[in-house]
Amino acid sequence: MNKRRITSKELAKLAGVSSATISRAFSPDSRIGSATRDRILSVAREHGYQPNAIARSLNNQRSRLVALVVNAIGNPCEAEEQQLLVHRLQARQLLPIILCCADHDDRLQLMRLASTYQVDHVVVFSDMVSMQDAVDIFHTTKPIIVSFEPLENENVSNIRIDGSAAADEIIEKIVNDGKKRFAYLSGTKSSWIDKLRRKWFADALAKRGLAIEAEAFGDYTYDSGFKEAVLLLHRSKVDAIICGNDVMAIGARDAARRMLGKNTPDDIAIVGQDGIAMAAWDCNDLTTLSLDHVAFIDAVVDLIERHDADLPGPHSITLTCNARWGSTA
Amino acid sequence: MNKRRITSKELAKLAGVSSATISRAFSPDSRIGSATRDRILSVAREHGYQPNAIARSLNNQRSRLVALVVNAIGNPCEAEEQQLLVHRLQARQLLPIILCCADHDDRLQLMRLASTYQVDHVVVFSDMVSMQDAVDIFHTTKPIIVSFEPLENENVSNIRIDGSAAADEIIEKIVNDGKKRFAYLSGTKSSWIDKLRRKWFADALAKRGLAIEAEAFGDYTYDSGFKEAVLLLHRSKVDAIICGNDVMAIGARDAARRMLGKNTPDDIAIVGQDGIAMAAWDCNDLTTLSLDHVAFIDAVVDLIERHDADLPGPHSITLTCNARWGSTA
DNA sequence: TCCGTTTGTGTAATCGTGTACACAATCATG
DNA sequence: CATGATTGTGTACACGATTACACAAACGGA
Repeated sequence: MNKRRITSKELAKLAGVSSATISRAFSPDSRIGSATRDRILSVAREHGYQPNAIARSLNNQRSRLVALVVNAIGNPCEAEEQQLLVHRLQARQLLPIILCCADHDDRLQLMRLASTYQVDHVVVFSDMVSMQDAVDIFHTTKPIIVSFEPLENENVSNIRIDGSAAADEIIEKIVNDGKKRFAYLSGTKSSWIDKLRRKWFADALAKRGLAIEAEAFGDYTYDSGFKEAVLLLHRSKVDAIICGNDVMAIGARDAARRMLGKNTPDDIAIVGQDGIAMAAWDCNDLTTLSLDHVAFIDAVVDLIERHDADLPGPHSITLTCNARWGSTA
Repeated sequence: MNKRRITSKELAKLAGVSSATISRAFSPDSRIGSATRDRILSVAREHGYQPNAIARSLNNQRSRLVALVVNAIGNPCEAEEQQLLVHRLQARQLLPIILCCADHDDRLQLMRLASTYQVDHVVVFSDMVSMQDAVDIFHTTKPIIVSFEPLENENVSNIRIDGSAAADEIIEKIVNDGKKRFAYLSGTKSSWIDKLRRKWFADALAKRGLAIEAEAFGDYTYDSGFKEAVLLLHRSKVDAIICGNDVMAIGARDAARRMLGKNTPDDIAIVGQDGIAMAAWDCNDLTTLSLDHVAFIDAVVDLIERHDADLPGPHSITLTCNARWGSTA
């Protein structure tokens, strides 16, 4: 109970070998007699010995830690991907360290802290940190950086997301349904990914001689979707709202119904983005521009593995989004 | 670009001092000349030097890592608490390592892996690992273990949750509304916390000469709530369903409405548990037995700090739940 | 002026592994 | 049987920081 963790040298004494042999017993491809190994492993089990990963990391120059830079854990718009990625990392004996940007005032300091732990990889989901900052902070330890935002840098691999075709499909349908006046409800004021998403829809509208008439900015939460939709619908007569993510879309839908008595899809069309599981729930049944989460995380893991294998140069993968049809548009 | 991280000895040479002095420059309460410190810090900034946390941890016997054992990241029933805790840990310069149990086949092996990283603390949110296993795996490194489940062990502090009064209030109201036949939809087949929650409601029913008539088991997800509610309502004539968490309650509500045309609260009463933000959304408006997340995480952080201060003995904190009234019961 | 205290710095050991190197023992081969 | 390859193990150092100890310089009080 509460005893100090046993060290390799102590175990060596117990097993009547040198500490080097202990180490070899735990390294799969070492020159060691199988009898010795079995004996050591059994003594180790008996005393609860496990090699100290901190010491091993120091020696190896390989921590097996991965930093995940995210906006928040709670928000479903990222959570499903986080869950998937964590699962895949764990299966590879990599441990994720979560860096939560949303309510941390000094995100750079947070990233610097993580970088002192010599993480092997960094995955940036968050659009609250600039990619350049991430590179500046982590480049000294040479991790891979996986991110949405393309950046010309030999250490940064990225995953491009293309939703233009799906946005076009969605706009096509809404326009065919007779809607003409579109609003865009952004998730953030200045993020790169948000601007990109907005452009997909703006382009699809422009193709049909239409434009985004009204605009609002939330923060990816239900409450902000609700509040901004109310303001939006009071100050302009739009009949379609494209939202920066699904959660805000649900908020906007509720606001339209509750505060203005407008129902989807007849009075107003509402579109989300992300394609989270909740969007498909019976009570929501959202039309949304959706990204295949599994494919996305496959891509991230793929990049990580390429980097682990020391393949040179940054890599880039492009994924395309699909429309998911619900009853809100 | 891509250059190796500079080491304390190298920086020492650049600054014309010994590596010990470098270390002192980065330790707030060291005997060091302020001129020397300033010079070192400036040279350090110039070369991007930061002390290596892995090496420091090895020396210190203190990693500043905290293992969070959770079921899943995505599921909102835990996500809000996780988010809060991560935020609080980061503010204390502690880094969270997430261990996700839900879809990992060998949870014990996962915990053993984390324990080799010499984490300072362990917080067990998950009800998928037995507390005894957690203690066995982590006791050698003497971390605090914070958990729901009380366990007689000098290393385990826990947080007791008492929802009996709130459950009583909720049952009172439902019974007053004329409902008589109750079902309980569990989140898991065998978890400690689930049995406790069930008991709160069972006791409140027993007090009024009633009992749980029908029972089903899901897995804390919307889909399982939906599916199990359908089966439940087909095989028994209950007019109230108490659910193991809010997400399943939303699923059950949707199932009742969509598959059987039964609406809340007139045809059927539905109650959730957790009090997640989504439960209060306009489209859900769930009646739920809710726990104050902030108070809960305050308690966790409190326990962690007591342990950091090396206060002896395990600690125990009890929190009580409240009823949150919505339109589903 | 002299001695005790404080201040600032360097030296060397330590934390717990992994591994290059050395060396003895065993084995294969002619 | 001689020789070279292979196998198994120990010794010693490296990884990059922290820190106990030693010591010189500066300082203060009598």
